[in-house]
Amino acid sequence: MDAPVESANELNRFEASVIEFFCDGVRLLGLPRSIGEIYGLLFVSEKPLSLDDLVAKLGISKGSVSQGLKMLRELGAVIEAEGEIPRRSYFQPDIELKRLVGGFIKEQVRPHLVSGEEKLASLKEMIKEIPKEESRDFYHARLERLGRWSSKARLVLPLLQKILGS
Amino acid sequence: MDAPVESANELNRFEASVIEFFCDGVRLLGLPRSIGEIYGLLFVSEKPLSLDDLVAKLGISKGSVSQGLKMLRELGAVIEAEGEIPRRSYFQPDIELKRLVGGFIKEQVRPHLVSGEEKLASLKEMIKEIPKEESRDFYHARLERLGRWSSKARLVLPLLQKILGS
DNA sequence: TCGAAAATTCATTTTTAATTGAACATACAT
DNA sequence: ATGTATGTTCAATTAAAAATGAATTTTCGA
Repeated sequence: MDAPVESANELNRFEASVIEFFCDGVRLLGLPRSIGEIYGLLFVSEKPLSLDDLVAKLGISKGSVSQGLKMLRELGAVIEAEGEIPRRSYFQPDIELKRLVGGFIKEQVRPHLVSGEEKLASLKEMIKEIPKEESRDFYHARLERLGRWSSKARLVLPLLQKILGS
Repeated sequence: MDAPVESANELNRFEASVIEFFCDGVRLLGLPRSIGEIYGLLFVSEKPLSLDDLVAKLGISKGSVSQGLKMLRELGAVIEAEGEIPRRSYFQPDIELKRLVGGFIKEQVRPHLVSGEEKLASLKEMIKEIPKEESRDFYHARLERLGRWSSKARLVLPLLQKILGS
């Protein structure tokens, strides 16, 4: 019976630093800290971890981990895997930048882009009801500009994914 | 003496909608709502506006507008302009997507990228002190991966700016 | 089909970020 | 130099976002 070299439920200094690194990273993306903690720990772990493993090692609530894993799965940043105990879900990170970025664009960026275009369309409708022609022309020009921004974004996103996939 | 068609200190429906549009936009970038309000109002205004104009029309505090303008100037999203009353600063938006994105990358993205690379370097140092060789190899592989992500980011940012400038 | 383990949900609490506004600083005309 | 208009700062407040954890639902093995 050998004593474990390292407690199952405490982070070593290196793990903690890597997790901190990811926390900084996800904040830049506007995602909650817990997402960075969960992905970070999975990223430095050799074996897949269960929800309870994550709760124990990170010292955060089961609710946070459950919600965090849900979002990470939706983003495609985390995938299910086989683990020690049956009838329990285990997770490991997807570490392909291409897919991480793809998932982020699909889940977080595109929906905003789409709803933005809808709002833009409704703004164009509003213009028609403006009496003063001079103002109408100015507003029209500004909305045209927004439309071009949106087109550029639509052009850039797939290009970005292509570049990252190389 | 003609009555103004529209009060100097109240937003019309169209202006309010455009501002809301920009508020949604800046939230995606992780910037405070007030930034979206200020830039949005400048964007729908035919003439440059002063700090007091913005306070009056947006109904937010002088402090917020002052800080917001400061950040927008640093981002290069807003530039100073001539206005009606002397001895008062007026502002207008820079509406070139190229420069907006450039400013955002320079001020908000690059600093994070740089500090991330510094942290990565210090993580690489930490690895050396890990006794178990097996783990050291695994950790090393993971940090290599992070390094490649960082390189990709460095490659993509200038490319992005180039594409948007066309 | 029952029971217990596993996972999720969501109202409440806690934490973090943004806004406020009064005090302070600056610039400028007289 | 002095007074006034303009603009900034930052401690205190308010608002928004995230985390918690008890209650609930789901999932399987027996």
